[in-house]
Amino acid sequence: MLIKAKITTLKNLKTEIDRLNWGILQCLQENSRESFASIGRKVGLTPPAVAERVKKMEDLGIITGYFARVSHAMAGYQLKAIITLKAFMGKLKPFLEMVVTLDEVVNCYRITGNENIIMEVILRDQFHLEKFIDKLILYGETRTHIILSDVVADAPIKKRRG
Amino acid sequence: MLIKAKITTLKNLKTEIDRLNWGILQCLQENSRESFASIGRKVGLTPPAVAERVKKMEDLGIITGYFARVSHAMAGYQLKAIITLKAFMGKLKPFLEMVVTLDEVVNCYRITGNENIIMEVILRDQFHLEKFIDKLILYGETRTHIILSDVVADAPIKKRRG
DNA sequence: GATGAAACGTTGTGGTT
DNA sequence: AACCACAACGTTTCATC
Repeated sequence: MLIKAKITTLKNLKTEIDRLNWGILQCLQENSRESFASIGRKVGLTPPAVAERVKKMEDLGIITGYFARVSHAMAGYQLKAIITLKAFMGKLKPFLEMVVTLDEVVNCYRITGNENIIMEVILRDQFHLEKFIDKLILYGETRTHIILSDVVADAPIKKRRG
Repeated sequence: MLIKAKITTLKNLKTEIDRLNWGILQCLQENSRESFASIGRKVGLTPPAVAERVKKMEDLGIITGYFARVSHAMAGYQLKAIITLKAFMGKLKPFLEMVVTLDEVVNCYRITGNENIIMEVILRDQFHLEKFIDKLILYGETRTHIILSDVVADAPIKKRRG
């Protein structure tokens, strides 16, 4: 039964999320502090059933964490910026080790294209930005874009169509 | 006492976050489902005191929400990309209205510089990416960078150094 | 998955500094 | 104004089916 085994494996890899789990995910993406009892009432399950499904989704890596979002501005960071970096020869690896230590970096990705790195950073003011860029220019050529406003911010993931 | 009034106003605007609240924020940024009782044990407060402080931080807009993070790949989106858009004349406003309806867009910012918009998007595969870009080119000139890996992902905000 | 009971957490009142 | 103590209520977590 090689074919059947293969199908099972593919199913496991794809980890299909059923209708009820999408309901649970929708709730938790909107408010991760909602109780399992309250979610259960919405999706039509008892609290232990919700708890079990959530635990399974955590174990499978579907749910990767629960976090509170803190206002940057309220925490004293009035400026947000996108900075790209084109690393100098031999400087990408040292940069990758250094960047994880920087409090200002909220997100950092390796990307394809002319630049190697794109970062989302939070800063107190323009003086802070200037000092921050001074650190980066040891590793590569930077380009800075100030964020003027958020159009979409951490939108929840929806069931893919198809 | 105009001066004193002004100082009070500035203090309110800055909404200073004390040591205990930073402790609470650190907990909730790591695991927003942690109970107030458990947080209280860590920071040295009773559950009602934690609840009261959290409520106040929500009301002040310091805490802006609680969210579960869902794995893009596990939800069927195998590709992540950064796309910038340089809007055609008169096409920025229509774009801003349209972009909030797109399921693929996780984050979208208005930025300074040659491009007007930068987006973080999730996609099923390269065919999905192709179809997605086709929608954008009605509004402006795009540049696409595939995300190869996450170096820093949604890092918690830390107390700014005075 | 459901049920029911025990452990745990949350929330409101009242009292202290 | 911020916190604690206590009690009522809701939630989670087991066992069992």
